Amino acid sequence: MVAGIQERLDDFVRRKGLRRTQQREFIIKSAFSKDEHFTAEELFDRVRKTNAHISRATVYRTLSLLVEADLLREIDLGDNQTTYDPNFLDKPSHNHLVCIDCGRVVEFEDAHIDLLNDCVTRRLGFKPVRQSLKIEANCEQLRNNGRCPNLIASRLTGKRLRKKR
Amino acid sequence: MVAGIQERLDDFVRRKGLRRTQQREFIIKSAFSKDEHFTAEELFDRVRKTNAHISRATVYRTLSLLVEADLLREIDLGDNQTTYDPNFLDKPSHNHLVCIDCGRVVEFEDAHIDLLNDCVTRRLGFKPVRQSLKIEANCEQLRNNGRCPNLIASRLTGKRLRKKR
DNA sequence: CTGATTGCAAATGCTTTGCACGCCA
DNA sequence: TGGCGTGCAAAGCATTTGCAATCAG
Repeated sequence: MVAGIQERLDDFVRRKGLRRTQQREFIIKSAFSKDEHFTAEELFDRVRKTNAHISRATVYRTLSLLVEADLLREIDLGDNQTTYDPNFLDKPSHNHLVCIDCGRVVEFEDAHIDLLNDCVTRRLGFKPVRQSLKIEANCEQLRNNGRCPNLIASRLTGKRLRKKR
Repeated sequence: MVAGIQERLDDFVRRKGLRRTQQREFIIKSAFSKDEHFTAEELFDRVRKTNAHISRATVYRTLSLLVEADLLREIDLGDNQTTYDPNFLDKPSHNHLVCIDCGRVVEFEDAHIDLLNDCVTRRLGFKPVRQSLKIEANCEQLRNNGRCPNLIASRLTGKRLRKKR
């Protein structure tokens, strides 16, 4: 679990007059136990595997809280459900590339992109708050070799392939 | 209506072995009658106002078709429903800025952004296909003057303010 | 104590689908 | 005529909500 989460959350909870509950603690631990993106349902499953007594509604409610506290970020991967990204604490301004061939999501940072977007935003008369860049792309290797290493990798790891419904 | 749509659509329809129907013609005319973004429900309403005999299902199905034909693009404005953008024919690679204060959506183009994203994508070993940048920002004028011209404008025009649900 | 939190099930809202009928090519 | 397209209502899915019971501070 990334250092500082508990503190930041306690802070948020105190400021908002909220309460520490076992359910919240547990859900938060699960959410930040890996650096993988997840949906509400996926987190619910993950939670259920080790703690059978947390309801789906509480998972949803806690996720909203974490987003509000800016510990978690909602991202849109184009599959008609909200995906949560726990990596913005480590990499505050990364972006996402989605491989059209296999659905694999690649995170990347680029200071130039940030800077440029910032300039464009100000030129338009706005103060930038948040930006999300999603790049959809084909894997070059699949194109050249007829095989997509990501696709193979995702088969091996059994990672869920994102798809439009 | 943007020139070339009918031709491109006819082409698509022919290639796919589909049919020209009154419903499709009508929905397409409605979709491209303004340069405003719209949701499926909004288009349905728009269509219903002038033609009472087109069903919601047909609107949804036709929208999918138009997206597949690359005449319409789906964009995510963060309000948990698909928004359709009819302006990609005119401006093939524009992006969106969403004003946090009033929900107003501003379209903008910037060749530098395109180029940079292209480079980044290739460096990662991918061939870029499509990119969507969404910038969320505050209106500087609201901050400085306590009044947001966009907010006022949107009140005047009665434009729907986008909001999280 | 007392209001925040939870669990459950029902409700919501957008979108898709099954099926019988109708219409384009 | 063959099947693609349509309309309708029902189904699906992710997500939210009302409410009574429970728990944290």
